[in-house]
Amino acid sequence: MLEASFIRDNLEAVKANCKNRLATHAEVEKAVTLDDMRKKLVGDTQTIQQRANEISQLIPKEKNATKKQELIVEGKSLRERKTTMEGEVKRVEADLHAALLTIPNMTHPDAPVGATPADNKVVKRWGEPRKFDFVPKDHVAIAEALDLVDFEAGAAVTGQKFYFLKNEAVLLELALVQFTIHKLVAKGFTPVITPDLARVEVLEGIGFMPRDPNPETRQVYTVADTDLCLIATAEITLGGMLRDKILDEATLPKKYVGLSHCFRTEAGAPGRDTKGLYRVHQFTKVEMFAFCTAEQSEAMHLEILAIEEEIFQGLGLAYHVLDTCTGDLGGPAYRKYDLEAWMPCRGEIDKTTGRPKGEYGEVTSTSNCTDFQARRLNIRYKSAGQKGTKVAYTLNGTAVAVTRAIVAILENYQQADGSVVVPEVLRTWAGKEIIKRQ
RNA sequence: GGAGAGGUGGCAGAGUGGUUGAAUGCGUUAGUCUCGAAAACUAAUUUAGCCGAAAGGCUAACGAGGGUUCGAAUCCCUCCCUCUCCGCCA
Repeated sequence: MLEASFIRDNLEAVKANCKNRLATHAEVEKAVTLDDMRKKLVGDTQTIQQRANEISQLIPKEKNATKKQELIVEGKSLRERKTTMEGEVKRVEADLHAALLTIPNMTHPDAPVGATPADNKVVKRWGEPRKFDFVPKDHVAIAEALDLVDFEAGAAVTGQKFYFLKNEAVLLELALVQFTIHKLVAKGFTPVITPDLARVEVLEGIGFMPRDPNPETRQVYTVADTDLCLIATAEITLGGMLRDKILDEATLPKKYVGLSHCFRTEAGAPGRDTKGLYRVHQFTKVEMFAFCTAEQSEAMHLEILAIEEEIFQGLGLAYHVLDTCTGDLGGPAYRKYDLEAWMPCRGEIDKTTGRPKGEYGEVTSTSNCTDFQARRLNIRYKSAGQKGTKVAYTLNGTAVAVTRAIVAILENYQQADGSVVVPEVLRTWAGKEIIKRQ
């Protein structure tokens, strides 16, 4: 959330930014108008309060009974006016709040301006897409042949796009979790296992819209008869973890690595990636999250990106890094880098060879959200010897989204005989070098 | 889930209707003293909003939200949380 006063002072820049970000429903003008109303009302209310305070101090000193009665009557009428006005203030504040939620964060000046994923800029490539001397199978076929995933049971028990992991897929998940968490702990991140549910206000603070009245576009599952949602990422719970806290600047940056399940309705993506593990309603994810100062945030962002790269280099998976364009940033991100790993069987089939062309598919994403999330969550920091507090900066990044990593591993590490080699870094944790069936 | 106790500033802990944003102690910071330090002494020490160039002023906040009252940390109601005991459970 941006501050109303910031919007007022930077009106044109905010409007231009909303346009770049395709935030067509952003209520920029309305927010400023409502903030003006709020200021006026608050000022008036305070003037009344001031007079009421004076009177209540005069009353016990007043000896004359008639005059005393007059003061009491005046105090009473002031209270009534104040109550009315406070009601108005509340209404205006609620409207202002709603308007502010529609306005996205500002954008890093170097982020590419553009409307579609095609405008994302490739800033780095690592590794070569693997060339196969046989026709590679996609991860669904591999998983089926090796009895690694049961989609049918997932559909029967829960619904479409749910699944059971089985056999070595389970070991792979646990290995990926171990590998990444141990790496992050070694880098000074505090490991956390978070709740898989969170309150609506926390979701909103992070930038989700759990109150979206339209179930066709709502991104998260809500739990009936409560104000809880299933989290779409541990970013929600990790960010919420320090809400309403005032941090000591000397302790920043605070770095956490969180493990959670993620639940996504995938509204707005109907029919896309219907097969397999690529787009599912539930998956396990290891997430990095950092709280820091404004000055530290860009370096922190690059640090998180470097760790994501290190993880995928460790897994031996070719990837490229995208600098996400304005239209694709979403609400809270000031700048966002995505890692897309090479998935040999993603995308179309080549008509002439009959082989899949392969595509890069998103496996991680890291965002610098500046103070956009922390302002709503009321997370601030204080420096020694300085008066007042500043709003903290928050950053997040995927260490590993397990299902997508499994897709990439199965497709990239498959062999002609149908077996799959376990990436070396995972072997200790998975307890195997190869996945095969007799 | 049931019974009881409780939630006040960085911490401890007073305060039960009227200049109490809040005693006192500890802590922290600055100053005095000292060659330096300790001790002692002096002073400062919450956050947010609004106004102001600034100095500063005003308003709000004693778990949260309502209510009573001219006036609430203090009285009433609802909710939340913590602790102890019991129940249930992994």
